[in-house]
Amino acid sequence: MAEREVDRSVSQTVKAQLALRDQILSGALRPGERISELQAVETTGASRTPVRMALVRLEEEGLLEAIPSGGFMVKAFSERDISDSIELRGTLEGLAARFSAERGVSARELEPLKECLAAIDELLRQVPISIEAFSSYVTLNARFHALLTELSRSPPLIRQIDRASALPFASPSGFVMAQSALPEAQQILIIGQEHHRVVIDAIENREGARAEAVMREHARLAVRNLRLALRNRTHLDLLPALALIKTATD
Amino acid sequence: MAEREVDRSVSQTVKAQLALRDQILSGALRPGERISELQAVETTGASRTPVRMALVRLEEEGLLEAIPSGGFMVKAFSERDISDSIELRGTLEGLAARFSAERGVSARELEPLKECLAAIDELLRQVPISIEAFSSYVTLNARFHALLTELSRSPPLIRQIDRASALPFASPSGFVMAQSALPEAQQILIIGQEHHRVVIDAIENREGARAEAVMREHARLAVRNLRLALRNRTHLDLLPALALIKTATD
DNA sequence: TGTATGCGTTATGTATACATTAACGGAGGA
DNA sequence: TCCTCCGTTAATGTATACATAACGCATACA
Repeated sequence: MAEREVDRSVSQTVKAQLALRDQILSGALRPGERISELQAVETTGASRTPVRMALVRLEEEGLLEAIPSGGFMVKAFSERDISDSIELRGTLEGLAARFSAERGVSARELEPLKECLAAIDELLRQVPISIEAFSSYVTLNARFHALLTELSRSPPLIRQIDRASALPFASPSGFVMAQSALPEAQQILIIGQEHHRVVIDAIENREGARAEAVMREHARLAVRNLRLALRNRTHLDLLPALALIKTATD
Repeated sequence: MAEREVDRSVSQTVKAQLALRDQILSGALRPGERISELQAVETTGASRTPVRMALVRLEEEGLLEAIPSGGFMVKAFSERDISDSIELRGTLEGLAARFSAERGVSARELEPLKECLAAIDELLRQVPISIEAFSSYVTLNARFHALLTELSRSPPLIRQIDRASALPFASPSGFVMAQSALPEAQQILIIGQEHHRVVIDAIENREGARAEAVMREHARLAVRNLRLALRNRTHLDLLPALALIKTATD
């Protein structure tokens, strides 16, 4: 193995996977572009075997696409693909909310959710909201959704939601940052927060159908969000994930 | 590479993946059991690299679980995991049906669905249904569901449904065979067929909500189906996929 | 007798060499 | 001038050698 510098703190496979995902999401690799294994070996510092394992994982994750003749390319998504992914995720989260409501959740379990809610409320009190506050919002929102998913106590469902969330743009909060300068942004955040509140309420009162419905609506809000973001491309640099959208739709 | 016998008609990776999946689903490898790479190399005939790629894919597919200290083991599922998976799939198929209805589908596209329907009708005319007819039913039913999924024209959704279907027991028809000798079986098949009919009708009339609702109901029928199968374990040999259920729940 | 430690074996993680196939380019003919 | 075919090249698919870490067993000590 000789003189190669090896970082033994994490496995080479994980290192390669993270590095490659970063390259894809940052736009360093453009959609449709073929990923060269040798190039990946050089940029990630791992050897071909772990790189290949990382490529397989990223394919399963949906970021890459296998080329029939061999190798992988960065997957390209249409606007429709993305809005469908958002709705898909909303549907799954709706099911999770329903499960939580129907199966019962203790007050103690809802506590962290409510803390999240309060923290977001605090952020939204700023008008207009700062870019730093936006960044915190995205983190808190992601945390809220993750906690909500966990509440369902359904490993298969949690797993599937995680997979659906792997595509970064499928995240309801994913596009918010792209429009921080827009007046509609604040409104959308406030409405989203109301959705969060209603979901908690519905789960507390064991209203499964209501919990599910509001999560779906929440996703539709995110789709509106997406449309807004696409109509205001000037802020695109704020959301590198958008790099995955087919250039044809630009 | 010497004297190893190599079948070049398919890639070694695919060959290994199919062989290993077969071993898992047939119950040759028991849930919770660690999969030895060397052993897999011997049973599949591929070398370690393709075997490892196959293992990674099967892990992403949900059939295997990574062991923190290294390697993989066959995943074990509880009864709850399985019924959740069925409901999950039903929810996704419900969304697909909704998309199909809302986005419009031509009569020509519905043709193959209707043919499937008619073929199943023909099978169900037998009372009691034979084991061969059951087998045909399973195939036709899987085809119907696949066609229905395709109608949504939503690649992300289709992809997700495929992933959800990878777990064989998540298939609505998966448990039917386990109870071919039960009188309830025929009834369940007939009700399921009615669901199929209603979905087509709803899509034709662009009733998205109705199409979605009936697919969900269809999944709940499959859950009932599962309960029935679990209460009649004598027919388990007919459905090796059930081998994935944790022995603890036996 | 039970527990702890150390060594040996075995399996996985990693790297690289080899084989094969697909793609690209050049040359020759129509 | 364009098309086709062949050869070269570069990439992926496959196999295996090597390194490392984990597990188990045996032995010794408490």
